[in-house]
Amino acid sequence: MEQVKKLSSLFKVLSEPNRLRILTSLGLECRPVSAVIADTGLSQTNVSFHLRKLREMKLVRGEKNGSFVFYCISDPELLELLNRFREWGAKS
Amino acid sequence: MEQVKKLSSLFKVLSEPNRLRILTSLGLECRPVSAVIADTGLSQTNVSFHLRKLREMKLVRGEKNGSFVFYCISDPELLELLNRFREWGAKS
DNA sequence: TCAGTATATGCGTTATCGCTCATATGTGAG
DNA sequence: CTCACATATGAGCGATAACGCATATACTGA
Repeated sequence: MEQVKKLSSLFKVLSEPNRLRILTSLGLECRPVSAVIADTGLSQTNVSFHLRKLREMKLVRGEKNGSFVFYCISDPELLELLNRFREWGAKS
Repeated sequence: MEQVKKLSSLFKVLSEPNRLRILTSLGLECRPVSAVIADTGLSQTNVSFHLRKLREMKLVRGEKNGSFVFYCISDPELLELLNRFREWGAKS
């Protein structure tokens, strides 16, 4: 029961196109918010909004560096799982 | 771009707790809607509603047998992917 | 044909979500 | 301290999603 809820909220966070773009924009590196904004073309407010969701679900973490905040994907295995799903969705 | 949209809508369908319950209720077998209703405790209307979403995303398929409709998960690999995610979400 | 069972669908309501606007907080430069 | 830049947050709006209710369709058996 509680497993289901956790899994569903994980999928919910991943179900947003812009959040997926943000995740792939980060990739394996740690990048400042401004880089993600430039990459995705989304508004600053919007990127910040989505990064919060990703942070709350612990999919990314933010590290302060001067006036910048560098965000990175918490666990690289997430990218692998995303690829698995992408490949699976592509077939048929 | 289009990849992202497809992936996100796949996750969107999976982001509903009741739909996850329905999927795990089906498992590897083909079961009539009434069995899923009994299993999940959801209303008939609600189960039908969710099964439609799963059908539209081609995650399940329904086969008529008399006055029953047996639903099955289209590709067993989906269950495997779900387990991968569940295990991944459990750690940490 | 009629009654009963199994499933699907349209409508209306409520809740949730993504987004933006305005504003706040924090940091480095001068 | 003040200004500019980088990021975060709260309020409000419009779109979308889930759910229940009522009803429709489809099949079965008497």
